[in-house]
Amino acid sequence: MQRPGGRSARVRSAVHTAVLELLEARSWEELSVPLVAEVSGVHQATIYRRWGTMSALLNDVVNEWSASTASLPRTGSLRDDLHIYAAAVAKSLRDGNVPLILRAVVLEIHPGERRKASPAFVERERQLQLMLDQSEERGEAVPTLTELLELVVAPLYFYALFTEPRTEAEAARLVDRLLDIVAHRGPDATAASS
Amino acid sequence: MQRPGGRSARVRSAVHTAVLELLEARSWEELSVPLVAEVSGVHQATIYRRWGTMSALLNDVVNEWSASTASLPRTGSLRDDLHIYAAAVAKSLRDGNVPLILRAVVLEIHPGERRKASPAFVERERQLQLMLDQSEERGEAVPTLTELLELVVAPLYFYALFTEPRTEAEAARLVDRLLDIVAHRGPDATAASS
DNA sequence: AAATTAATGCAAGGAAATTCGCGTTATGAT
DNA sequence: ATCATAACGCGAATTTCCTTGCATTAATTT
Repeated sequence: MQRPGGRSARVRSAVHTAVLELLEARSWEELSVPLVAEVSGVHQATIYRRWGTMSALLNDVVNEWSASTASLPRTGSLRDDLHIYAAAVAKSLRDGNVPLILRAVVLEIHPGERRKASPAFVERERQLQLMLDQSEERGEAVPTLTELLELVVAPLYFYALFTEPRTEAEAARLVDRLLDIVAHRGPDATAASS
Repeated sequence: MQRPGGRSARVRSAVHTAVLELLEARSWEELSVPLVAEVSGVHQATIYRRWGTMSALLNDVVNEWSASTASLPRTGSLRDDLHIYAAAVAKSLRDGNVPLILRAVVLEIHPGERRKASPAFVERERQLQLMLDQSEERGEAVPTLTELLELVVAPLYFYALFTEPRTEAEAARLVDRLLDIVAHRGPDATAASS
């Protein structure tokens, strides 16, 4: 795109909005370029020329969405930060984003290729690592990024995908267990009492 | 299907085989009923009549596949049982099944509807619960099914979906951590520490 | 503000997917 | 063995999806 301004931006926005709308309203099997064209008011040919396929369009939408996620909290207490973060994850998984994420992941899977983590995911991990590092500098007992992902994020995604999205309260429970484990392990850990 | 025998069974088998073949060989965007028809040697119209849509067909394939998973181990030691189970999960997630599962899950997600766990999943949970119950009768310190799912299964799926499938060794690590947590909590009591 | 040319809209044409009617096969019942 | 009919194969009709060439609009440059 050599002319990103004005009209092109409007078209892009209209199409993205239409896709998000349709993802919430209809089943994914009905999702098609002609439908998006109709809902967005943008001509089919334009969509085909700019995105090529529905897959590419979905990926574009997902990237836009995940880039716009709010930045992580900095309350000064790791426990609070994690509670806020976990609650945010749980909430987002309840709000129609799961199908989006899933589809993007599915679309990324090509037979021979080795899968790579999405850019948005890498960035999110970087932010989390930063949160942990800052906490450690404050002298708190800190879990590793791996532990955070395995004990908090993974269960939330797992539930959202295979059973039912969890509430913020459940997310809080996961965080508390993580911190319990960390506390048990640390011999002289400075307990993070608020 | 009022006549499941003979020819119908052969058709079903041929179609399933073709789908699995195509899932491994081509990207999912190329997957289509006409293609499956060509590869399987079964006529398009037959596939459309029996399954209706590609989604339904994929679901059928997944159900067949997950019903055929091996039963759980019974070594007499919970730790060994869990190690074997976790290794089996890790292995299956590395062998081209992930795309299958993913697709089926995605296809199951319809906007308004409340999602329900797949029959295969429910059955698997029942078996796991049984494993835990038997272990408890032997007087071992036992995690809950929820803990098992959250601390072992969820991370394995999470990694497989969003980054890279884990090795059996990693799976073993998850199991060990789970048992560590259980041991720390107390050997015999089913105390619920919130 | 005039010129240049991306980017879009439009409409037609081709390709693929899906459905339908009908004849044929072979399963399960008598 | 015979019968009734479920399930399939076949080809055509229909619908939907995708592409292409050309005209039009408007973003960017000078």
